[in-house]
Amino acid sequence: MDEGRTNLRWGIKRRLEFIEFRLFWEGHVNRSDIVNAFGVSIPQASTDLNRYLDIAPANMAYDKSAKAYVRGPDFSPRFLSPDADRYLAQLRSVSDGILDQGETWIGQLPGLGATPALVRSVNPKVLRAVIAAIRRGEALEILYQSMSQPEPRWRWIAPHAIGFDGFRWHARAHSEGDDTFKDFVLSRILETRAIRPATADGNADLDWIEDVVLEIAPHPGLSPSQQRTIALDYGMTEGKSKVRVRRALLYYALKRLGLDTAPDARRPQDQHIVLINRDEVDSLTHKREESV
Amino acid sequence: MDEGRTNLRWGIKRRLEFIEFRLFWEGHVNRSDIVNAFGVSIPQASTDLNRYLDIAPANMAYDKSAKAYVRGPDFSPRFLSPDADRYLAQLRSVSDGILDQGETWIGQLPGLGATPALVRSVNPKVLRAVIAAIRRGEALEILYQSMSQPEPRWRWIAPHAIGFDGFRWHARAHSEGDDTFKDFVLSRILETRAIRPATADGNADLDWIEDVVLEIAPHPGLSPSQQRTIALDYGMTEGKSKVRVRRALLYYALKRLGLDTAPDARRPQDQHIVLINRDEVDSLTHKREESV
DNA sequence: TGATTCGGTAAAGTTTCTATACCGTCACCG
DNA sequence: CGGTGACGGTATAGAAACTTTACCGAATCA
Repeated sequence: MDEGRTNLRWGIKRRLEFIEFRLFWEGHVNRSDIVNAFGVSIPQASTDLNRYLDIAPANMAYDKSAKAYVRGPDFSPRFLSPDADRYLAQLRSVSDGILDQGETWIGQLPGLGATPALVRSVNPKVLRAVIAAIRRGEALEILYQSMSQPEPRWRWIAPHAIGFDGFRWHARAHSEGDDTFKDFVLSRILETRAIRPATADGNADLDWIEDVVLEIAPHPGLSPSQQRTIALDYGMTEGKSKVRVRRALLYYALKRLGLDTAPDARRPQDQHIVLINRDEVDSLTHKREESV
Repeated sequence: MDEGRTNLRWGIKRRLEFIEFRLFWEGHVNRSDIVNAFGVSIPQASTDLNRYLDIAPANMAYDKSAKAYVRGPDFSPRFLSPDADRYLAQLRSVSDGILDQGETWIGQLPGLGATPALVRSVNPKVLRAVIAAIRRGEALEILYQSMSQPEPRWRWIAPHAIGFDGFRWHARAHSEGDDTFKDFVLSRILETRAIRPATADGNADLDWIEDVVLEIAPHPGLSPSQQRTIALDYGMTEGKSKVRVRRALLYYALKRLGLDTAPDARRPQDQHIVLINRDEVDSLTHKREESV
């Protein structure tokens, strides 16, 4: 049933996807929408709309008084599967200033609010140098402002992965000075200099490779119905859910989930969730995992 | 100096941007890269590369032994400004399963790790209904699982904005039952039903419209050099930074920044930052702002 | 009523793109 | 050392996409 649709040219396929995106999310689409989004001519936009009608006649109908094509009652997408998380991720990028509205396909943005991101942005050339070192398996000399030393210092690292702790981005890297694997906060890398062949293999970074499973449950101090709501929020089945996290990120994951403080630091209705297998998890946290 | 570049067709411009993206981030680009990303023919990819060379001869040169075009030493982008935050946001989306690698322009993904997102995803049709109600200024009947009641219940809301608390997405809405503005967690909306004309004006939602300014500083329990590092992380000037947040999101912002607990709930080196103007902020928090 | 703004169509001409064919260079490998 | 494959390039013909221009109809609104 999908014959003919795969060998459309890339640009046309994008425009048909756009038509479908607008139909799903906004319920209507116009020639001028297509003209604005892609800079094609009006007759071309007409052609696209008719091409879409050819392919999926039930998905769209022209509404004379709305002066637009509207979504049909039996709309079923052919070019994309509507994804709320993706839509919301775009909203967030717009809110964070990462994307312009024009770069999304969202026609009319709803009012938006988000908790501020707060972190300093990463220098693109620094990021590029780190990514390149990872890709080529090289060691990289960086000017790094560490927590423990007052002045930034040049040091060699051999990065093998990129990590996100919920706030900041890290290079997961072998640190030459002390022969260990650590997290280097990307925004603390002020400059990069030389490169040389790798010094260590990322596969030796067991804290990165091995996982911990966190078992999460609603806070027992909540009423049964509150617990059920929390279970719904977190998609728990049988009152708990399991989350897999790299051991190296465990410290951050607990912090981000609010599970790093004493159980009574917050009221149950603020805390929401508890860690069931804390003993097991704690036994892995003897070594404090913090970025340098 | 940018003559002729604006009236290129949309698809061609995308491909030239792609060439530039790859040059900046990976340092090289190929005919086959373009063929794989856009499904064009090999001669077309040749044409594109030569067109790019025409426009920016200094940015690219063919390296015979690498069998690819490589970034020139004086590379200066013409079609996009390299943005690390955007690159990283894409990495995160890939890590969260929101994007496929093929949908990004990143050629070779670095190893990736992130703290898990953990929240249940939002139903696209529910989101669509909420967005539509916001756009059209309508009230919407929703089946909502609240914290306070054991069973989900049908209720009317008049949403006027979408909010993100760092974990979950909300509809900011006027609640008909009690004539107040509240946050409704989108994943707790199980179904939507009727719509009717708006009942309240979003402009009356003062907690949403009015802002609070949080003044953040490094934790005083840290050593001076540690404080300086934290100041760097958060882009602070003169030892502090100000963050503006909607009053309705204040509760979540404090929680997300780890500023919702007693000052001694964490060690300084775990806490990192403190809120300087807590008194001022607390005076606004007497009304506990939590989603229903 | 007339202007505007949607929608549509058609024809001619330009640009883009594919398919095909053929060539050159470099690195690798038997 | 020569063959092979994977890059790069070019040229041509023909198809497809797209623009420009022109003109039409229906609905809405002042």
